[in-house]
Amino acid sequence: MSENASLPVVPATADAEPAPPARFDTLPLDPKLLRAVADSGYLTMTPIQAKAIPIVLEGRDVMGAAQTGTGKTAAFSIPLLQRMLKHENPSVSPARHPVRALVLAPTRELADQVADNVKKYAKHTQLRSVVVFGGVDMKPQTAALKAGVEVLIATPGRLLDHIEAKNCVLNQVEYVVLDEADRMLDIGFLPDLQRILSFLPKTRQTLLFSATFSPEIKRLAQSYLQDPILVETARPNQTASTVEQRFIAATDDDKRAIIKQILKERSISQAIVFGNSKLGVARLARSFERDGLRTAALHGDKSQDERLKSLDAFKRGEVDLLVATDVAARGLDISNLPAVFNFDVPFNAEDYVHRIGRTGRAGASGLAVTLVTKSDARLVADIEKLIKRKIDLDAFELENTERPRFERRPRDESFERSERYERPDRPVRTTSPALRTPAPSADPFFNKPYEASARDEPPAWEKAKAAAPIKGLSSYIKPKRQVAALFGAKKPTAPAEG
DNA sequence: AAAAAAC
Repeated sequence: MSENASLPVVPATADAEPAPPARFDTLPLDPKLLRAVADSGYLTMTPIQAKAIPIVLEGRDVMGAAQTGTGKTAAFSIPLLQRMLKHENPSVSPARHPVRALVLAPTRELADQVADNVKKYAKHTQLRSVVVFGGVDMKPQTAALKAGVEVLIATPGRLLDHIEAKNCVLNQVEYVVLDEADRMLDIGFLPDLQRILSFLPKTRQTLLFSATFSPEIKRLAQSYLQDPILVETARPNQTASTVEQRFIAATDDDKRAIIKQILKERSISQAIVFGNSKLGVARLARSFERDGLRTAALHGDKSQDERLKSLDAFKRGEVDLLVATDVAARGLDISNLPAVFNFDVPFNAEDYVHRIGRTGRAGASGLAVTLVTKSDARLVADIEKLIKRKIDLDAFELENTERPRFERRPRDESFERSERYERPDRPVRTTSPALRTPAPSADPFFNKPYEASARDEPPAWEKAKAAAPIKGLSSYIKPKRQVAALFGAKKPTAPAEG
């Protein structure tokens, strides 16, 4: 609570609150925008839209937090366009091509997606938008910028390039949006971000949106906002309640077999598999491909062309699995994605929320499976603390089948892989110990009984929350102790790490 | 422990 002390807060509504959803056409929006919204098939607003849009229209700075997949992009782009329409045809000379609104996103694919949305809502207006990001030719971007553009959507690095090349002028920017704001404000992005903000007028409207805001980032963010309003819907740092979350105790050798078995057992047509490293993702993708699954990889060591191809192939359903790093964790809107697997537990608990938020979007159901090894205890505890939910580890019984000998699939030239990951084939184990059903062991980690029923009950902290505001998590969950119990006591024989 | 974002 303390981090919000100075912020006026629009109270979060409870999930069960039976307020009738408000329609977009009750908003004081220009008919051109209402028409575009209607064209998109939207009739009623999501909670974050209903709360944030009127406040953005008032011209206030906003910090907006809402679950993944609940329409944050529309929540800022529609009212922003409305504000800009007040002087749709600026009297400023087009030769000076002043950018009036700037939207920053942490990945190229997300910037592209946000730009698509902005274009969609602005299509009946005169307002022009363009997206700029790295990995592609600068020339077409430069040409578009020089022709004049009112809304600029960008990733930080390429935008700085354009600024230095004097391809755009940002000293007349009236509106700034940080999408995935907590990521944009983290240590990796902050220097570039500050640099960019230094080119902007101090007087402007600033909007920060994300599904996750840590207390530290909330505090930091306030130094970039003027007299802001915090707009939160219920359960910040949560994904949609329609996502079934499972945590499965695994060994590194079991992980691929577990994923394949779950895909089969639950007849999952498509899934994203997240890994923590580019190299690991590249290898994992090749492994699934060898097993006959149609697989595409998405990570930062691929060319932008390959990245685009992978994502498009996945969106079009031409591949079953998208194996990706956290480049795909945030914001990407893939409709009706049934499942997400965390092959590796993410290093940041926030990224867990974003990763599994790729499924269960817009009210759809989804499955999120996280494979947990012994060394992940700390990370799981972090996730437990963030999502304020008790995490139970499921034991998983692999089918006692021998790994089928697979045929090498012919190389698909349309998915040329980067050569740096080519490795000689490892010898195939015909009786992989990893594929045997684990024998009962004395290790409590693997003897956790399979409990399917209890997990979906509202956790105790949720009930307590209704009665009193949460002061600290410690009274509701004991992550460290609980995970310690799950993973067993530390081996007394283990040598101390230096 | 990593990834992302510029050339």
